[in-house]
Amino acid sequence: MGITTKEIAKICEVSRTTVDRALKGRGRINPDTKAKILTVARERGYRPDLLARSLITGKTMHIGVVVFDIRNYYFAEMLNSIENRAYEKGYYVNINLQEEDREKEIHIIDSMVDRRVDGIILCPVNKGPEFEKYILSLPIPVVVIGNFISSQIPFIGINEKQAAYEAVDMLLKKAYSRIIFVCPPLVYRDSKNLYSHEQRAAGFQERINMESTIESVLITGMDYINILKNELKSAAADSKFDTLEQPQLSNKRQRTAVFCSGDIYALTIMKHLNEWGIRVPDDVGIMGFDNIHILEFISPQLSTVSNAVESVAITAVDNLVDLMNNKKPEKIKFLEHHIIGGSTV
Amino acid sequence: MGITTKEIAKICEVSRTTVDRALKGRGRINPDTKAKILTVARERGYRPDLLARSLITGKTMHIGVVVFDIRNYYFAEMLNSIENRAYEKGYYVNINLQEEDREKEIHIIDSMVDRRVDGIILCPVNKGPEFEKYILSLPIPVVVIGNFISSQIPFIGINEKQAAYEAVDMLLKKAYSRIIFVCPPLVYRDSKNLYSHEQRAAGFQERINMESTIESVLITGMDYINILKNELKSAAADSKFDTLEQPQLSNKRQRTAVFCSGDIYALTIMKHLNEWGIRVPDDVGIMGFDNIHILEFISPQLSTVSNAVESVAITAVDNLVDLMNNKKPEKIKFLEHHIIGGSTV
DNA sequence: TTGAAAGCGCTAACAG
DNA sequence: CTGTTAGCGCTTTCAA
Repeated sequence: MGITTKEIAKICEVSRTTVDRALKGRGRINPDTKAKILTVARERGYRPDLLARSLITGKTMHIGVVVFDIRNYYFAEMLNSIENRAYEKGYYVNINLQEEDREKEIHIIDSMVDRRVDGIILCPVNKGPEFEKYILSLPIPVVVIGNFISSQIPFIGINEKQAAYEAVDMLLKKAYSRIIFVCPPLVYRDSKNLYSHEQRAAGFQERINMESTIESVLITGMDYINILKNELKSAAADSKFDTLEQPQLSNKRQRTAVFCSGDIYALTIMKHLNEWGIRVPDDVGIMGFDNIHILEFISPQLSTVSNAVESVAITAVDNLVDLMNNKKPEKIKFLEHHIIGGSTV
Repeated sequence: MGITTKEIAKICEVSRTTVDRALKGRGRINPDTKAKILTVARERGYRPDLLARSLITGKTMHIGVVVFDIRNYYFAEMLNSIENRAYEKGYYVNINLQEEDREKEIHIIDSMVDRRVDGIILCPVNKGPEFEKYILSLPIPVVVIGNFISSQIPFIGINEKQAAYEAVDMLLKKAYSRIIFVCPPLVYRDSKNLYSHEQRAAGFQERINMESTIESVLITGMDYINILKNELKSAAADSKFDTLEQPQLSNKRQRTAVFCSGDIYALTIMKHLNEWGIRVPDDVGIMGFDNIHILEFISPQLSTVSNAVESVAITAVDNLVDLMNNKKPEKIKFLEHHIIGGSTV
């Protein structure tokens, strides 16, 4: 491509070592030769070959990011913040999408190692002790976001279970008497890392179990829209009936809220509710999880749980850089979550 | 890190060339030695150092992607599709966000060249002959998306002007008699590459100019919401008046449509319209541009223009790979756009 | 203040 | 079928 230190050395009639010293500005060097070298370098547009440098230093200043896909707004925001932070710290990012494919995830990680990234930020689809062993065997540090693997591998996230618990608590305070929890098919929990959704489901369950009078439903599956439809039709009817006949009681009897393990579920459901003529929050309350940015365009304003994406991203980069420099940050870092009021419950 | 070919060679008591042959599976080699080498390689977990390989081959199999930011859904979708396509073709992607910062853009491109990416996909914020010269001087190919630079630099996109023209045409067919075009501050057109928005504005203008009875307004600025508010208040009043008093004429007189140079503008405006009590499309029509995925969650369904993000991404990768292999694709490639009906006009 | 030499891990041309 | 040699562009002792 361009000119090399070797050629500059030849032109200036000095050794490559001297050229290096001039370029780096360190070590003793005659000001005149230095000036000459720098002039030649500038004139000829010298640019260091970072590949060659990395081969020696053992550092590429690249971090790899592996996530599901970035049409998923949560990951788009995550990647955006990761890139910003990494850039600030002098690192570049390699992105690969594993698309919830376990094999592909391994292949990508291996290839990142081969490409000599200095560390990896991973939202894993794999799980279990074997995968844990695999990650621990890698020659570079990995920090995990989103889905937990093991306490041996640094994890950054929020306390999902606690957050879900609090969300349900809030719904109960709002006098909902029937709570439907919607999340992805947990039947795949053995073959996919569904940690975050499992935790949310657990938080929901834990809080629900404390109540004896609250009816609860767990919908977990591809067909959640249809299942929900059946669940809700009666509820809406009841609610409307109440409103007409016994307005005082309408807030007490059979008020249903749908709590979704992810804003996208909530939005999809809201769209259908709209089609079905079920009003939010009058007929049924709805609550999401993640607080993705697109909510700002949706009305009514979705009640949700803030997932601290940006802080997770920043902390992930910071902790990874620490690890790459042999500092040991905390293994598990829970960042603050917040319940976002909204107007759908 | 792991074991090297040199060490394998020593263990197997052969030369590194032989090890290479075994590993690559090419060239004549004794099946036994080959088997032995492969066994050792597997046992010791040999992995090639791609850095070292790249240093020799001159190819890193990486492509750089430079866009504004990926909280912008258009770019998130673009990057997603670029990564998918690149991965299919055996390339990896380096992502950098230039955040509409002209200096940063140059710095990023320079650094990508230093890092020896094989080519770059760029949505430029810079423009003009100097920048064109800079891009052409790079030792690697660049393909441009979104904002045009010059006919010398490969560009992939849709015919924005034509698409805007058709969109306005459609609005006119729907009997709108007043069309407001909203786009980002074109006052920055000298310091920023606003090509796509300028083209859309031009298409709008061209079609409008063909009509003598159509009123048109161009709103371009940060404060577009307030400006629009004033423009619309009267319109809504008129329209409502019509509906009440002269229903037959309501489709004819002063029907206003807001055509936005980007779906995000349209969504932001819709949100405000909602707050102002102005109904869409009854009181005012609204049309976006881009057809970003989040529209699927918005109701009413936004009328918009499909921007062919995925095909642009795919074509960009394909053309870049062609360029890297010294094939010369077309300099300018317009992909098909579509007007998406929706229910907001 | 400067330079020689060695080497990062791999590839490739050529010779045997 | 196998090995030798040279080198990618840079960094880093160590010696002068």
